Order: sequence, then C-alpha cells, then structure tokens
Amino acid sequence: MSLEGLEERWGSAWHEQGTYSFDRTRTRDEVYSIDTPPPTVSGSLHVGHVFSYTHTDLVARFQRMRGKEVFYPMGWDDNGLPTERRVQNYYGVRCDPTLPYEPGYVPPHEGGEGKSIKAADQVPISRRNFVELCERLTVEDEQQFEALWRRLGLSVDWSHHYQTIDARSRAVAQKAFLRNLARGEAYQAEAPGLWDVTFQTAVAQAELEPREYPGHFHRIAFHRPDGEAVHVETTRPELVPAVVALIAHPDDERYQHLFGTTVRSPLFDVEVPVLAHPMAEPDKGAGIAMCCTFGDLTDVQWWRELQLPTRSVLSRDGRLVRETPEWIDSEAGRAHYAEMAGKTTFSARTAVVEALRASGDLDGEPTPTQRMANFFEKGDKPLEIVTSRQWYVRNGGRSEGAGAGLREALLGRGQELAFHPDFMRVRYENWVGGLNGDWLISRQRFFGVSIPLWYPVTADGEVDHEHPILPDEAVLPVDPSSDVPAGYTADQRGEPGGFVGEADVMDTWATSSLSPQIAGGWEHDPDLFERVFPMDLRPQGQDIIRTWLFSTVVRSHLEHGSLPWKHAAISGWILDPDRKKMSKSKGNVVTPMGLLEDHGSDAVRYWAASARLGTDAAFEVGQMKIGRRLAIKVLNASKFALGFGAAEAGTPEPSAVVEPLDRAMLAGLAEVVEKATAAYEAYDHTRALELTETFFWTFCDDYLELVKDRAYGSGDVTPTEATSSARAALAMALDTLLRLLAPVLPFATEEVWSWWREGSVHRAPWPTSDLLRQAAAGTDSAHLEVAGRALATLRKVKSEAKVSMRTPFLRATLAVPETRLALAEATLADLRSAGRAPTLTLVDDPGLTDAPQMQDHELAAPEPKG
RNA sequence: GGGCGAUUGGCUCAGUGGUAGAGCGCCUCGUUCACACCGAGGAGGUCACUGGUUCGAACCCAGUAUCGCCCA
Repeated sequence: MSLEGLEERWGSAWHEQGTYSFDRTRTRDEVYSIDTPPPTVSGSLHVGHVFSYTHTDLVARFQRMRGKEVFYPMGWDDNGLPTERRVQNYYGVRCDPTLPYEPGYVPPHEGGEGKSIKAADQVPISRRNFVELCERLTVEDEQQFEALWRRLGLSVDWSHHYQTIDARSRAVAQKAFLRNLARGEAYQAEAPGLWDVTFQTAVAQAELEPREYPGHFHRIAFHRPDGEAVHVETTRPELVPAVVALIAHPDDERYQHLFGTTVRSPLFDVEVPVLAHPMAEPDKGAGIAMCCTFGDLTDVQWWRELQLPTRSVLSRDGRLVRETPEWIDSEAGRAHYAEMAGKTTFSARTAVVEALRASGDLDGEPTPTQRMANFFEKGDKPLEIVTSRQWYVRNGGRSEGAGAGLREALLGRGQELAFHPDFMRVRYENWVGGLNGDWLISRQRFFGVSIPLWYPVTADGEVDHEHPILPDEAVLPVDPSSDVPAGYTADQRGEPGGFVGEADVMDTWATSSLSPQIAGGWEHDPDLFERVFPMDLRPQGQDIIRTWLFSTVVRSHLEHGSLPWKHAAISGWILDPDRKKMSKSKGNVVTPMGLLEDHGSDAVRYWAASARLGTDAAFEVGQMKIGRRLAIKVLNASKFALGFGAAEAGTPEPSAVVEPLDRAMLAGLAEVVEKATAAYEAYDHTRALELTETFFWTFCDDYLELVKDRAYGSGDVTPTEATSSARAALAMALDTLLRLLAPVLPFATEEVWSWWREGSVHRAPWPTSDLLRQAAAGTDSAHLEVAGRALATLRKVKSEAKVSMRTPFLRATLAVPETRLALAEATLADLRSAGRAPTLTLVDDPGLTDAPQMQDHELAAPEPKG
C-alpha cells in the first residue's frame, strides 16, 4: 500500500462532494465558527503557515465530527505595504498620486523580483493604476496559497472567502470607522507621532520594534547667565536648535542648584529652563538631558507633562526645515541654522558638530555608543517624531472622553477570553496595561482602505478639518480621492467653497481587526452573521497578540459590546535545529509545498499535530517520517484487518465479541476514546494524538498478532464464535481508530474508510465509548497488556536464539507474576498460536513482579536457508 | 528593571506526590506469510543546580544558573 496520489484523489473528491461546505441553515448553537487568520498573500509561504494552520484544521475536523456545523472560511490579507513593495519590484512601478489614471496601462516589467529594478528606475503611475496592479498580483499570490492549503488538506469551505481589500471588506472597515466616529471613539488630532521617513508614513505603537542602533555621545556645553558651562551628552546634536529644556532627576544632587534657572543653548543662543523630572536617568551620560521637539518618546512625555513649547525642526522627509525657525533670533544663531537647513539629519549632525567644535562648545570628541532606537518593523531607519494631523481610534491607551474606563474594560475582556495555552493571556495584559496612547490608524499609503470622509474648503481656500463631510453608510465603500460627497460636484474638488478628500488610508489592522465581521457578513448578510458571531475560535501566532488579537477585541467591544470569539488558540514558533527562529534572512526556510511533496501531507500534519499550542517546535524532518510511517501503517493494518472478512460482517455487533482478549482490547480503546475526546475538547490535540497513536501501535504489534490466526478461522466453513468475536472486535476497533485519527491523517483515513464504509470519514460522527464498553462487558483491559508482555517474552527468546519469529517452540513453560496468571490464562489459546508454541503452559511465580520469564523451552531446529 | 515559558537518555519530546517513559538515532537479529517507507529484541538518564516541605519530589515551595520570548 502506498500514500502516493492520495492528496490529489481525496482533495478533488472533497471539493466535488462539498464535504466541508457550511450548511447555513444551522443555528448558532449548532455552529462552530472559526476566525481564520488571513495570510498576507504577498509574503512568502513558509513552514510556520503549514504548522499553525494545521492546528486550526485539527480543531475544525474534530468539531465537525462532534456534530457541529463548522464555519471555516479563508481570507487573504492583501491590504498594505507588503503588497505595495512587491508590486513595485514585480512590475517596476511606483505610485504617484498626483498623476492621472491611464486606462489599459501596461507595466514596464512583469515578474521581476527584488533587486532587478532599482527604485530610481521605477516608473511613476497613478494611484488607481497602482491599485489595479496590486489587485492583479494578489490574485496570483492567492492561487499559490490556495493550492498549498488544499494540498495540506485544510477543511476550509472555499466558497466563503474574502480579501481584506475587497469591496465588502472596505465597506465593513469604513462603516465600523464611521460608527466609531459617531460614538466619539474615533477622533483626529494634531499630535506628535512616530514617522518613518523612508516610507513617508505614520506608524502606530504596535508596529514599533526597538533595536540597537550605533551612534555617538557628544558632550555639549550650555551656558548659565554667569558663563558657567552645563554639559549634556546627546546622540542627536542636530536637534540642539530644537531644544526646549534641560532635564535632570529631581533627586540628583549635582543639579539641585540649577533647577528653576535658565541656560542658553550653544550656537543658537536660545534660552531654556532647567527642570526636574523623574524620567531623567542620573547614571546615563551626564545625568542631565537635552529635551527637544522631538528626539524620542521621552521628549514627548516631558513636553506633555511639563507643558514645554513646541520647536520642531524636522520635516516629514527626514530633513531639517528650510526656513529658519523664529525662536532663533540672534544673528549668529540664524547664520548657524542656515548652514544646516534642508539637510538630512545625518548631514545636519556633521554641520552642527563642526560648528560646536569651532565654537569650543564640544567637550572632547564624540564617543561611540549603542543606543536603543525605535524602528518601524519593516523599516531600516530609526523613526522620527513629527507633529501632524492624524486619525485615532480609542483603545484604552488614553482615558479621557470615550476612553474613560476602556482600558479596564478591555482587560476584563482578556479575562473573559479562553486562551490556549492559558499563560498567553499575560501577553495581552502586559500590552493593554502598557499602552500609552490611542491607536493611530492613519497611514500615508496607497493600497489600503480609505478613511471615508472629505473636508470642506472655505471661501478663502482653507481646508476646514474640524467639520469633516461624512458619507451615508449606504454608499460605502467610498474613495474620497475620486468619489464626490453628497451635495457637491466633481469640479468643486480643491476649490474655495468646495471640498477635498481625505488622502490617507487606514492601518491594515483597522481592517483585519474586523475579520469576524467581514467573514461573518456583518450588516451585509445578517442571517449569516447571527449564526456565526460571536465566533468560537481565533487561531493565531503569539507574535500578533498585541496587534491582531488585541485590535479585534477592541473593535468587537466597541461595536458589539462583546468578545469577538470565545477561544484563542495560540501557536508557537518554528525553530530551526539550532533553536533559532526560522527566517528568510538566515536562509533556513524550507518551501512548504516541497515538504508536502517529499513527505506527504499526512506526515507533515502529523509533525504539526505533535506540537502543543503555544510551544515552539523544532523543524524536524524526522517527526514527519514518523508521521509517514504511521499513515502507511494505517493503510496496511487496515488492509490486513479487513482481509479477515471483518467488513463483510456488516455493522459490528457488540454481542458477538465474546473472547477475553477481544473484550480487553475494546475496553482499552474505550478509555482512549474518552481521554482523547476530553483532550480535544481542552484544545490539547497533542495529547489526543499521543493516546491514539500509542494504542494504535499496541493494536498492530500485539493485538493483531495475537488474534490473526483466530480471525482467519478455518477456511470456508461457518465461522466459529471465537472467529466471529475477533472479526467483530477488529471491525469495531478499526472503525473507531480511523475516526480518532481522521483529524491528523485525513488522507490515509479517508482512503481506508472508502474501502468499506459509506460517505466521508470526515463527516462521520466522532466515536464514543458506549458500544465499545458494551462489547467489552466489563472485561479488564489488562488482558491485552499481559498477553502482549507474554508474547514479547516468547519473541525475546527467539530473538536471542537468533532464529526466525516463525520458528515453533517444541515445548515452553512461561512463568508470569502470580497476580497476572488468571489474566494470561484467559488468552492462552491466542498466545499459543501467535507464539507458535502449541504446548505453551503458564505457571505462576510469586517472585516475579512485572515481566514474565521463560522457565523452560525447546525451539525447533531452524529451517535450512535456501 | 518587571514578567512569562523552558531546562528529563545522542536528538525531539511526554510525564503536576508513589519503583524514570515514548519515538528517532544506535547495537543485535529476523523477514518472499498486511507492512523494507518492515518486524523483533537490546543498550542508554543521579530528570540544570542548591536548599526546603513530605513517609516519599522530575512533579510542591524558596533561591541560583542557562536559553527563548513579552513588556519597560
């Protein structure tokens, strides 16, 4: 028997027969709904996908067999920066929103990947053309993912799928935003925020990544009115023109006499106060810090808490503003600023350091240091902080207005949610507890969901941001850059008395945080929505608890006043053999389709199923080989068992099982069924698999060997009661084992099921222990274990004698522990035939505690080799 | 700096108070009888460390070390 071709055969059979299609006539209590993670289609496929999506499929298949109607849709996350970058490289274009749309546009390249097309060589195209190319490319990416998922055997209903950029998703995201706005949960603010100068976009707290960044400490002199120097150490001397205060720790002895006085900045000669604040770190640098607009997030905190002035010198392109700021009023100061105006921070730093050196305000030479800087997770330059008008959604990070009590409420939702494993809840709690601002959702990108509003332009041509023009929910989705708000005409765009569209799009999380609403048909298909929402399960990786999980909880809490789901199943990382997280940059990524082809889908699923939720797992080909062996064993053992005529007996009749060994085996299986069911219900698929697998190997190695002669019977005469017993027990056991293994090995179990059963094993009911217990009739499952050990002892004798297992014993006396003798005696006939020991006798030995021992034996002469 | 998780045979991992387990790998042997993508047998561990609780600790408690991650 072979596993070859099972994936193709059953994959298409399930597709044609609609095995996994969702019956939407079922009511909420009959449904198990899953908020499947929409993969980022432009990202690469990797084994981590296969790993975690298998975990979800195990749950889906178990619940389906338990009788639930499983709502298991798939989405694609195509919205956002990764797609934009891929389109730029693939087609050799970049977006310039000022250009007009060009119908029938043909991009300069097709299929180019990465380095071949430099940024400077990318052709600028209109936003609409750019978005069209994004859509074209993601279709291709989706096909690759779908092919992988089908090959892996995910029991997804492919008729329910969505893209986070499709019209329905856009409408949902915009509608949810407008509802947030109406309730005061969304607001715009002119505020300092993190800004990526490379991508020219604002970045939210959740997208930050602190990294080490090399720099230099510069020891710089400020001057007291009497001329005394006060030295600070800074890694960002180019921000000296933006200084608003010097700040030291309130308990710092060295600076007590300075608090409340002022100093003047070097070069620019601006007067600033010396203030005390506990965030100043006495043992860092000189212990007194230069607070600027804004060098880092601490500056922002000082600015807010100490009500400092705003003196911004950085513009959004990462250069110093070209006009000399008005707070620099000395002639020399203005001349110094002119030297750095318009330069990048890097060049401006060089200029300032030169000037400081010349003026004597640089004490010593800059010393190298490593500092922690905030980066956009996808960027490679430290983030700057710039002040701009952006939209926010309340998430408990600030407590005023509609944010009052929100943090506590969201922490409460975390308590309400069943995390698997439970300890993952602390990730959520740490994050919610540590938020220090609301959720910034504005992004200055192109391929995203538009923020759905316009602003009036006053008669004198000023944009009035305070009174946005909102669309009616019925017309969503809208694109404010091309659609015209009600009551206006297209030619009023940008004109006095007219309107302008909001140019920004929403953060991708602002859409994907609504995946339960999008997949469930919120407000679009209310009949479906009430059957699936709130959902049962959110499966996802531990790395996006702070982003995806949290933001989904926020949106559901605000819109529905409930959790979006009852359970969150958190998968761990895949580690390479050196215990490092697998990543593309390390070159240790294996293509998942190749894995499935090399080892078979059941084998790869087995590997994934062997890892518990929340636990990092090693990428281990060995584990896949074990899975493959198990799948093949299922085929072969089934063929063997069915070959005795087990299938011809029709529905197995529990009363036909009369032999102690058969009853004992079924008693053991009943226990496995009960424990495995409980394990699956507790989201512990690993335990369920381990129990089932262990039993299955005992079934093959011991039970099948012990029972095979009896099951064969004596040819064509009517089977004896003992033979019927064996056949009935085999049929019951096989039927049960196939169903227990079906979630992990969907292909091999379905293949065997098709040999002798109607329909799909994946729609068969999950086994219960009732009939098994009835057949076991209270028999002790230890009969099988005792007989197995006795058989092992007979095998050991042959193994040590280096003879074939088929070599008969001329005589044999086996000593078994006294307490086990009765159990063993009951299976003596089976032992005699399996051990080829027709005259085997059993004696008790009070000295033995565990393993039986051969007391006396004689083996037949080995057959001559020929 | 705070927190979470991990530490068990060469490897990957089970095992939440009662005489250390599995699979892989290794060694020995066998096999046209369901399975060579095989079967049988065997060797191999003072459960990271130090204390404590207990009749009894891999397991509970306190602390230490190392690794990974989250937050600051």
